[in-house]
Amino acid sequence: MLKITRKAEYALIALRHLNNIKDGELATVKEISTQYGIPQELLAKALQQLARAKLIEATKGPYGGYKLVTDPNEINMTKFFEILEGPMGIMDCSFDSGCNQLNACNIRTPINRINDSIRTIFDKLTLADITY
Amino acid sequence: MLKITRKAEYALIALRHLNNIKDGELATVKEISTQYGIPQELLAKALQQLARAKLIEATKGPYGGYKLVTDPNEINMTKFFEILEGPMGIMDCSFDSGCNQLNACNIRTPINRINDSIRTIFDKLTLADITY
DNA sequence: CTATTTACGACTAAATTAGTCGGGTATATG
DNA sequence: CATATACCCGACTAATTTAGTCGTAAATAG
Ligand code: SF4
Ligand code: SF4
Repeated sequence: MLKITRKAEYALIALRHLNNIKDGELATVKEISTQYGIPQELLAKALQQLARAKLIEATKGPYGGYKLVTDPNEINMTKFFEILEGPMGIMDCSFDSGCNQLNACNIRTPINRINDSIRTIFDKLTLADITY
Repeated sequence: MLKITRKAEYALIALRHLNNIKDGELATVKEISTQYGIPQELLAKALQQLARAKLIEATKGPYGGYKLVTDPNEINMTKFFEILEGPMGIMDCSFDSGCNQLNACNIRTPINRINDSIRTIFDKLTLADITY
């Protein structure tokens, strides 16, 4: 309950790694996955999503790899998580209208407030905060 | 991702309901489940957990049911969720030491900070805030 | 040409959550 | 006492989500 996914954690680890390597250097999925003990294919998929979203940039072929191409201060965690996992919310009705309880629900408003405070935390948090 | 469980939501709905009924009155699982469209057996289990934890009190037999026996200001959400779902944390290493990445992990400290801020939100939130 | 590395979708496996069932205990009422 | 009502509780199944794997393709350095 209230967990972030493994995939997201792996991606964060990789992003922090990418942020720490020398300017102009690249890191491969293989390097990262062995260094941190992360299943390679899974990390690969996560990084592909981040590349599609232009947070990182890929170079194919030998001596290829990934590098960070966005200012860590510009990537907030809400955006980051939503790239990887889609809409984020502690309850369904925050992004989906198919809840059976919707019409009779007596807690929607307060739950929404909680959701907003959590969202605010992630909105304010940037990759730089994870990396500092 | 980052979702609270249905069971927890159902329990909150029920608690708010219990908080709003007249002093001395009881509400049965059946009443609550039909009023809000909640699967009866599932709600029953949740309320049994809350009863075991002494947040609410059960009366058996005809005219029986549940009533709230704790000051809503005294029940914080962390406690509430942990009664229903066990230890709460956005990542495993906050309560379990079996993470493969643990030794090499480069994000544990910052993730922990995030976890703490979320926990703080729930620590400060009481049932009264859900009920107001 | 070959080895390396990303891209991508389909697939399987594992874990968690949601919901059901069956048999029990307590109790108000007649 | 018999009965109906309501909580108690654990074991079970089903559904959904998350985790991880696999096969194939495309780009590129040497
Ligand atoms: S808050 Fe109420 S309406 Fe929203 S998902 Fe939860 S139960 Fe459904
Ligand atoms: S923060 Fe690091 S050590 Fe903790 S659970 Fe996530 S990967 Fe494992």
